[in-house]
Order: sequence, then structure tokens, then C-alpha cells
Amino acid sequence: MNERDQIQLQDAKDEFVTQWGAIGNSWGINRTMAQIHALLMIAPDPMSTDEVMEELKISRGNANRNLRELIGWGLIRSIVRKGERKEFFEAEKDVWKLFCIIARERKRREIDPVQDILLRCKDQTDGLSGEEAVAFQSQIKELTDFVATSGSLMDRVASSKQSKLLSALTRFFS
Amino acid sequence: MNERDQIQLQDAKDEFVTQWGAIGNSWGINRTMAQIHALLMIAPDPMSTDEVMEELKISRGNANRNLRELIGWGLIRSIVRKGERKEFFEAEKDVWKLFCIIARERKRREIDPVQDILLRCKDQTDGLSGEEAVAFQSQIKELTDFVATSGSLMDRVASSKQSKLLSALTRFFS
DNA sequence: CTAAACTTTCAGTATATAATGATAGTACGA
DNA sequence: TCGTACTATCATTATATACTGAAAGTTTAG
Repeated sequence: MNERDQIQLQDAKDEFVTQWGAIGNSWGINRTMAQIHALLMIAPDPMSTDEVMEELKISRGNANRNLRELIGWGLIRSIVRKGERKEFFEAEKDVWKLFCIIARERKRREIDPVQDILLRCKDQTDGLSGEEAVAFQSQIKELTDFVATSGSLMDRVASSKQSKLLSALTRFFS
Repeated sequence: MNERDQIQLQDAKDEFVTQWGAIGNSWGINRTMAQIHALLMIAPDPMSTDEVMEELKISRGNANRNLRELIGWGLIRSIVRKGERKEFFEAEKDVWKLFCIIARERKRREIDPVQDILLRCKDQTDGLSGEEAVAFQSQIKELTDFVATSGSLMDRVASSKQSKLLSALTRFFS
């Protein structure tokens, strides 16, 4: 590969990292975390904290914090090479696994808390009568049922085999 | 309904509004917008800007901005009563419609931009050869295919009938 | 045990996002 | 076309979130 191509590839990678970071924002994920993830997704080899810092021009604290968070999500894993003290990090590259991780995490952060609230609202108004109370209860019930179904579907989707699910959905929509 | 029950109902409503706002945050929606939406979801009648301001103790500018944004999403609609100048607002209460609106909006904000980026990265590296370039291209391609499928599914899900989809999914997972 | 190599923490600071409230704009009825 | 009743805008201010960098903590090799 000649030098011009090398540069072009690097540019494309840089853009990918930058833009993935921007997207992260609209997903409610912080920019740095998304950028590190992008960087590791397209890195040919695992990277150390210092390499990440250098590549993204970020501080050690920032790099460490977001690497840990990515590990917490299961989006990257730390590997130790024998003879080396440094930790290296590599991303999960399989897109279906990526999807499952994100689905699981989103359910945990977005669906589960809603269920808790709805349950509490139900309990708090359970015995009440009167037109307004009944209307409130029924609205809450509808939401509860729907959210419960969604949550359970998300769980199942995230733990099903990609090929099985996709073929089933394709069949449904064709 | 006696006074004690009245208060208990009001407490439950307040909690619902407050917590829905907190949830909104983790959904990437701002707190006030989510609170207004919650308030209107459980309001027995359409509310005016002033009523919303009073209930949530927020400024006129804030109320106006978020009401407009909610209308933009299609989550609430403005209604004008004859003989009244004031606008009133009511929320979409049908949970399936709610789901479709959110799905559509999320696709627009979360999926579409990703597709754009991936496309640009592909174009930018299209002719390149060399091991690294090929690896990059293949990673991008996998993402592209996956995202395209997801996006298309989301579109179809959001525009299908609730009953049809639910029964199909239930069948699949049973 | 000690020093070196690395990781984590955290107080201070910067940045981004949202809210306020006064003012400007608009539409409607008389 | 004037006055009134409302809605929209926007500069300023507040709040929440993320980042830095230095210092403290931890681990391992010798």
C-alpha cells in the first residue's frame, strides 16, 4: 500500500472514530466512551491505555474511566500479554453480540426503571375509587402491560440466535 | 372520593411525573420534556401552557420550548377550543402509537446518522488494498449490513399493526 | 523490602445543555 | 387599527456532566 492510500485509510478511520463519538451523544453515551469504542473496533491489534490517550488526545484519567466503563458494558475486554505489565484492550467485533449487549444494557437502563415506577404508582392507588383514580389506574395498567411485553421481548431477542430471529422476522414482513 | 384518597392520588400522580422525568434523562430526553409528557398523559383534560407552568413550577420559556418539541415529536397535540384564545395540549395516550412514535424518532436520530457515516467510510476507502484496509472495509461492511437490516425492521415494526406483530412474535418465542 | 511500572482516584476546571424571565412578535376582536 | 391576550425568542444565568492532571494506590520483579 502506498503512502497516499495509507493516509486515506487513516483519514477514514479518524472520521469513523470522530463521528461515532458524535453519534454516541445522541445515544446517551458519552463522546469519549463512544470514540474509544470506535477506535478499538477498527484497531488491528489490542491497544494500551497510553496508545488510546495518544490517539484521541485525552488525559489518563479520562481514558481510564471510559475504558472501565466499556468493560462494564462488556463492549471491550482487557487482555494481558505474558511478559508485559501493561493492560491491553480489544473490542467485541461481532455485530450481533454488539447488538445483544446494547439491547441488554438498554433494557436495564430504560425499561426496568419504568417498570419499577409503574408498579409503585399502581400500589399507591390500588384501593382508590372515583373517576379520576380509575382513569389513572387504567392508564398505568396499559403502560405496565406494554412495557412488560416489550421488556420480555427484548430479553428474548437479545438471547436468541441471530439467524433464527432474522429469518423469522423476514418471513413475517415478506 | 374522600380527601385522604384525593391526596394519595395526587401523590401518585406527582411521583409518576417526577420519575418519568428522571427516566427521560436516561433516554436522552430532557427532564422537563418528559415531565410535561407524563403530566399530560395522566391529565383528565387538556392543559394550557399556564397550567403546565404552574403544575411543574417552570418558566414560560421553558414550558413553551418543550411543548413545541413534544408537538414536533408527535407526542402531544395542541387543541383550540372555540371561544378561547389559549392553546390547550393533550397527549397521545394509546401506548402502541406512543411506541411507534418513539421507534420512528429513534431510528431517525440513532440509526440514520450511523448509516451516513458508514457509507462515507466505505466510499473513502473503496479502492484501497492492503491488509489493514481490507480489514477496515470488512468491519464497516458488517456494520452497514446490520444497521441496514435493523433500520428496515424498525420501520416495518413501527408501521405494522400491533396485534399482528405481537401475535407473530409471541408465536416465534413460544 | 524497594523501586519501577502501571492503574485509580479525585479536587478543580471546563464545556455543554437547559431554564429563566424580560421583551418582541403575532393574531384576533371590536 | 387599536388594544388585548396570548405565543415565541433570546441573552443571560444556572446546572449537570465530562475532562484534566497530579497525587495516591497497587502490583510485580529483583
